Amino acid sequence: MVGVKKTPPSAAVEQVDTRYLQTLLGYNARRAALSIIGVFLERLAVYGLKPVDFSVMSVIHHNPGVTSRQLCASLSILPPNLVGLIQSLESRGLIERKPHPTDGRALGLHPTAKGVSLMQQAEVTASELEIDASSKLTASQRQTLVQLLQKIYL
Amino acid sequence: MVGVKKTPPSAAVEQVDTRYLQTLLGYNARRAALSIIGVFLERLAVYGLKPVDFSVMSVIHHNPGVTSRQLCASLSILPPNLVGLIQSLESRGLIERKPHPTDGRALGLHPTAKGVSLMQQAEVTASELEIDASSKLTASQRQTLVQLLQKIYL
DNA sequence: TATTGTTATACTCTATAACTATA
DNA sequence: TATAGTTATAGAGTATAACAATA
Repeated sequence: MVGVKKTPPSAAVEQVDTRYLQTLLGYNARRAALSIIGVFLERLAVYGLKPVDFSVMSVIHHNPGVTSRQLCASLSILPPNLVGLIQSLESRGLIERKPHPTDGRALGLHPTAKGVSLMQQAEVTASELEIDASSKLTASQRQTLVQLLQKIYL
Repeated sequence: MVGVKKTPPSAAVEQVDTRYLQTLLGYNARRAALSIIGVFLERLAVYGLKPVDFSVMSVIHHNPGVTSRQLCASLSILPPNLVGLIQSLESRGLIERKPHPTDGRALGLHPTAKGVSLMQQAEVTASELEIDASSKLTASQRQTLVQLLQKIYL
């Protein structure tokens, strides 16, 4: 067995080997998401928006009159957890709730002028930040990545 | 303005438009990660392993003698949050803590025979599950996806 | 003086049950 | 009977400060 290093029972680990985990899609997707979200938190703090707030505001921005139910379904948020978010956005004057035209139980969520203005800026910032957070990727690779990710969850 | 539908102020939203969010890498990465993790939770429940437990056990499995500090650094876990995980795995007889060969402050984490056996099976299950959770992707696309994701966080 | 592992603790996120008003 | 919005609450995940033992 010439040339074979015998590892003592309690040898110290010099460099941690994470090669197996790195073969897993879930692991890589989670790490990449957390990496981007970290940059997102920094850059969107000026707007007072965390990722969830941003997602909610973005859907309302592009779908004025959307209901809480629809929001929950499209963003996978549980109804009880949306209540506080909506109340917060409303008290900040970014959205307002109006009676639903056909369903008396529901309320339509509408962005205010202030909300629209904020989101126009926030969405530009978000799109820019994503490029910075994935600066090792070409535009083409970024597009490929988005398409492949959507094949998983859509 | 013939042919132009005027939308009433409070019209109901029929289908929620999430096309803007779908252009964002962070949004897609998070949704895809959560989708895979959902399948992970189901399939690895038989081993009593959640994603974090699995990651920790996998690193210990492939790096016998690794310290808590090294684990925290490689998996982005904060030291106080690792303590409970380690204690749980130890009390289940999956790992054991031995004195570190050179650093008296540290403890080396080692998988037991039971832990090795469990992880050999769990890693096979995890690798299989990932393919099922991304069944719309070819093997080649899956490989591309992993490579692109790693360019973001590594 | 710095680091490892740890405790205590707070904050956030996510999940479940149950209620009301309306469909 | 089912659904929209809500309340209360429990559980899981993540965060900071501070301490004892060792480097």
